[in-house]
Amino acid sequence: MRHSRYDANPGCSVEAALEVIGGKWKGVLIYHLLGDTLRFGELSRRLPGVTQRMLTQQLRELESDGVIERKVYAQAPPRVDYSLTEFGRTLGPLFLLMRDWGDAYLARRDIPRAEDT
Amino acid sequence: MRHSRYDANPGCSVEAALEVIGGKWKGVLIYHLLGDTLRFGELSRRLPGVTQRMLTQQLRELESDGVIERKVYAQAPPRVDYSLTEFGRTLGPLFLLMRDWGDAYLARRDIPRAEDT
DNA sequence: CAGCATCCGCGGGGATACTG
DNA sequence: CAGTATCCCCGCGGATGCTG
Repeated sequence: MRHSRYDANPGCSVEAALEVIGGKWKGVLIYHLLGDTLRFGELSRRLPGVTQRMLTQQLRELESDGVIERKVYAQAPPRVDYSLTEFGRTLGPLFLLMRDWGDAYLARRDIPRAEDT
Repeated sequence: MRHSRYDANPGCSVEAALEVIGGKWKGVLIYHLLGDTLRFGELSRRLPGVTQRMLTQQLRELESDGVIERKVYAQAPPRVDYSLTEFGRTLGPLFLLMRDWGDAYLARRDIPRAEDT
């Protein structure tokens, strides 16, 4: 038997999930990796504003959480590919919901609706 | 036309969502309010470790984001009820997924599986 | 290219005390 | 009870410089 509703112990699982995906850049990072395997440089280009330091750190944390995979190619010009693990891909549905909800949220903000309080 | 997959602009919506629910105590807070309308005191009792300062702050932010509602009763012993707004309730499905994923994540951690890398 | 090391500022957030 | 106000610490994270 699992839990049927919003019962049981607080939101421990929820906290755990947020701890994994709630990092400063992790959301966007995972979101991008849901679409593609990407190199370090490509990621930093897609996240204008993130410093290398932060990017590395967040990637490492996601890696140790089993969400992403780090593949290093022993080449002259170094190359590192980042991709989601099988487990990481299970975040897909969650992120689709998050995106949709975020959309709705942003829409609400932009149209402050004068009618309802 | 909306977006069909993980295309379009980064994860702007995802970021927006995480900004709303990603606060230090917001996840648990919302999770608890999904089940019940709760008073300030009850919330602080359910979140051992949170300070009044933080609790108030997080609640206020969620309120201004339109996620929760704050109802003040003009009574001798002050009483304030917190509940999710209609919009806040749309977070329900998202949180169920988060809880399930968090569960899976925690299970993975506890059973480090020696077989796969 | 893909990092790691170091330095450092600032603000998130804890502890405590006070109030309507 | 449900907060606000104040003080203060520490660690997140930016900036910069160096390396395999």
